[in-house]
Amino acid sequence: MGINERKEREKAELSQLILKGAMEVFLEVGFENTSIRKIAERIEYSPGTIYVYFKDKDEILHELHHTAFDQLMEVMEKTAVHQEPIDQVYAIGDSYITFALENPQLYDLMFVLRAPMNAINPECEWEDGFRTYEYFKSVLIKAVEKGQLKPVDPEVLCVTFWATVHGLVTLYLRERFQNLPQEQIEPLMRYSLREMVKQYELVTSDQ
Amino acid sequence: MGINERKEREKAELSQLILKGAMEVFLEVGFENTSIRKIAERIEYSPGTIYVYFKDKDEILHELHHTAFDQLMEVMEKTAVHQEPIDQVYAIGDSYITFALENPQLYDLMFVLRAPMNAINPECEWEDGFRTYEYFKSVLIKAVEKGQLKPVDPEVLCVTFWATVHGLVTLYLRERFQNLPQEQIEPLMRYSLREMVKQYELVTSDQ
DNA sequence: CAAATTTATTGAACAGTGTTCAAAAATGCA
DNA sequence: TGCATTTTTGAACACTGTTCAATAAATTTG
Repeated sequence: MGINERKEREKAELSQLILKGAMEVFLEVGFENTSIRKIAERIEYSPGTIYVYFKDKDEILHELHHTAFDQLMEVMEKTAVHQEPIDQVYAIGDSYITFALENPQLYDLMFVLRAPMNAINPECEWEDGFRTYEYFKSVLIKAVEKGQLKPVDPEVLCVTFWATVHGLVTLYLRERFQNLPQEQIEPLMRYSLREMVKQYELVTSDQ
Repeated sequence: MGINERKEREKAELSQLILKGAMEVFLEVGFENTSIRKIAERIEYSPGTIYVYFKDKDEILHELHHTAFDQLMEVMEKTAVHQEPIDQVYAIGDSYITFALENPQLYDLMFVLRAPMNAINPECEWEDGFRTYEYFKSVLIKAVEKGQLKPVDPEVLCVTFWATVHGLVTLYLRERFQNLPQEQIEPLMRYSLREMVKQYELVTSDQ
């Protein structure tokens, strides 16, 4: 049944084409201006076709949110070049800020917008977020075990660090740092995060 | 010219009526489902009338965002009952979380949504945010002066604390804490924040 | 008081949105 | 080729923010 296989392949290809077009439109015009009709026009199909391959707009956004997590995960895993867990903690923080500032739309999709979360079954697993969260936590656990961070519950450490960096970048991306001089914001964010992590270090060898 | 005065009064009254209706609709159905037509229907006027009193939807949302800040400011100022600045710091953090959890829509309007910020002149003063920020900073300065917090730049302290609490509540409100057991999230947020502030205390007299 | 003028309100219209679904086109099989 | 199945279409529905000529109301003038 080679034909059925080809058909399945074609279905998958059109699925991917839709997502590719959706990502292009999304990155170009942002969440608020991304419409099904624009995506359809981009890939030269009718709006109706999209609904054969995806249940609704939220499902498409969820797929984009998924590939965004792949990108963030890749960036985070590159910090494994650092031998010491504590160094990796700082590197992850810095990479996270860089990723958010370089991919503001993707960041929104991953951590701010409600839409992509609507495509997740009721009360259940947010696998993409879980993956990155657990990776970061594993690094924190190693840092605690090595005596580089105070013996605080890793869950608490993880939530606290994540919340801080998330708070920093979202306040910035949503223009809530208007009281600060524009050019000072990014350095301040990075400094603020570093200093905060530093408070949790066990042996502080401040220069 | 009593008539002109009465007319101005009536204009102001209808302005307020629109905002009252807008706030009701907004709190009932949320940002995504608040439409000009629904607001008009609520106050029994035509959609067109609203545009005589407000430039666009963003301007209305900006007004709501303004009254939301009044509410938050009131809550924050109540923490002044604490004699010691450091106690007030903890109290403000706790009140902030409570306010966000009790008024998720208002919190969105103040710190997450782009819409209300669009009604602010280009690159200029976000007075509402500034007011609360400066108030919090003044408390932090006092705490530093009294030797209750480490001598860190108050601007850095302020941004860090604010980002952490903002990060905690937004991750929660946007359902990004799905990996944690629902009933543990709120206590964990409060604990996480307290522990974080504690790291910045000069004299730690743990439990 | 009546007419003219100014002010306030209306609601249809425009261009857009997500989504559905009967009809049309394309494809596969005999 | 003819028939059956699958795929694609695009008009239609009920919305959205916003505009603006037309209507209604209020005020001023004669």
